[in-house]
Amino acid sequence: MTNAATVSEAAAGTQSIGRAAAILRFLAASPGHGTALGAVVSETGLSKPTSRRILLALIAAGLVEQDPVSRRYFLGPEACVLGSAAAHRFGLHRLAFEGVLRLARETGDAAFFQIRRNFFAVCLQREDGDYPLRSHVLAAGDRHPLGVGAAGIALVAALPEDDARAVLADNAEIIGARYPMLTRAMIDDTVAEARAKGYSLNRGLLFPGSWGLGMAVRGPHGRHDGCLSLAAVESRMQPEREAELAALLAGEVRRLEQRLREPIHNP
Amino acid sequence: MTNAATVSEAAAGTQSIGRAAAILRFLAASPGHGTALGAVVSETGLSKPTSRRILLALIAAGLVEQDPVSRRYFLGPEACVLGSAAAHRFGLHRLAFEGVLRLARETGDAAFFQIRRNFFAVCLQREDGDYPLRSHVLAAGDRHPLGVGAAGIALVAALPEDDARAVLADNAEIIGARYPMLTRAMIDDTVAEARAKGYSLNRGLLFPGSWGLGMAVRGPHGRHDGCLSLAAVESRMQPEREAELAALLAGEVRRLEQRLREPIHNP
DNA sequence: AAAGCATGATCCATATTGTGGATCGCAGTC
DNA sequence: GACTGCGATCCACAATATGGATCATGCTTT
Repeated sequence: MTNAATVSEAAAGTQSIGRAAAILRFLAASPGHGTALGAVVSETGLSKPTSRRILLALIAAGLVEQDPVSRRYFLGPEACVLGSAAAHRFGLHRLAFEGVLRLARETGDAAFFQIRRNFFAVCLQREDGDYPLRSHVLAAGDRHPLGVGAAGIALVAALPEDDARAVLADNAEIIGARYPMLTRAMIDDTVAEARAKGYSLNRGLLFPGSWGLGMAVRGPHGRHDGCLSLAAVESRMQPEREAELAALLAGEVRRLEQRLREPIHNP
Repeated sequence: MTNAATVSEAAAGTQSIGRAAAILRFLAASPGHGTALGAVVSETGLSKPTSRRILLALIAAGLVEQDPVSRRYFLGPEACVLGSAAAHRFGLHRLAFEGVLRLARETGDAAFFQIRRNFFAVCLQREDGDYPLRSHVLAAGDRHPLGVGAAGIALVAALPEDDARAVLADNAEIIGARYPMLTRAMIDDTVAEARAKGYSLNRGLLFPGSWGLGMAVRGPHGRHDGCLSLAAVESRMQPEREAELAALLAGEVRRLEQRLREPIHNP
């Protein structure tokens, strides 16, 4: 019972549903040009016929589509509907949407909205600004363990000290395996810095030259933890601009938290 | 075996997935205060233990959440993630989002974005303006057969004549059963009017006093059919204001279609 | 307060359902 | 023209989901 997810949530009942969900997650994380059957097979560890059967079922349900010529699989329109309805409930994303757009426009760099999901941060939205040098380390749908990346750091830093320690301990194994360039000391330092400054700064730890700046959004209920962040090439996050970006980010976070406090989200 | 979940897509393989999808659709269509197990059972026709087992599996997958005290079920955060990724692929909603907001703000009434899904129009987004008299006939997640409501009419009117006839014929049964107040003649008249005017006007056919105005959005590929629409009380859609609203709607539709033509949606 | 009712959670023997090794089919490539 | 990689599909096997019946719980009734 060290960590769940990635190691499966086996257990209860109907497990084709769990498998289907895993496939959907994988499709969601894939870039725009679709996913091949083989990729699904090797990613999920399921057999080829099983993967295909599940995909067919998902297609019948409208949650997945298959391009008739390339034979690649995509998320389908029904997924769009689901997400839209869910977003309604999780008001955060709906409210954050415009803020992310504004951030991308005003800074010219890439802006993100991520939410916490178990021990991971999932990127729900990416918007690009018009500056031609862009970091493509993070895309919509990507999922990194808490503690990794600007958002992962900001989210950890926003937790009570004990919880933060627990989360990082739980994630240590995954991080060690998937991000060998990260040491626990680097993470702890960055978290400490984020606590002090009020925002996290990732100085190219994940990928050299790709810097990130993140600030957590805390809902009134404690849950609904989200994070706004920016990514840019190193030269665009030097101290003077860092301060400027942090101020913009702080402005959006404030606006968001204020709207979250308004009692009437769902008219 | 008369109907399963609105006619069913029975057939292929792994059918727990189809059932799960039906449950998800139902949850998506439910209002904000969650869904009781009993409602799921009676809606889907599944047995109580089966429904519960599927719900448990969906909970394990993060697609559903259960409120521990009320025992009601909601869409979970993972659904949000999925939808966000799918929306990326279906650029339409992403692009439409702001337009719907603007429409709601500028008109003061309720604005909607709907997409065509098989023979149905699904409401992906609803934004309310600040006018205190509002129509709550249509909510996000709702699904009406094509031919019903302002959007359903606009979408049919946007089809080639033959397809439109085919769709209406296919939907006649459902419409007859679920919307007894609608006659085929009324639908045909409204469609004809929409073809002539370039937008549809629903004069309270679904619900007395609740008027709607819709205009289809056609993507460059023919697919991606969406629809922007407005709903208001009857007094707010009299001829002079109707023209004004139609102009606003047309402006947003034009903007949207133009952005759809830009080749680079996914940077 | 106790009985009654409605709704959710759970058991467990049954058979329906999904499983995956092996096979076939189709492109693109050498 | 044979090869290779990948997707689609068969089919005997057994693991899996199924649902009638039962128990648990919270809320209303008199």
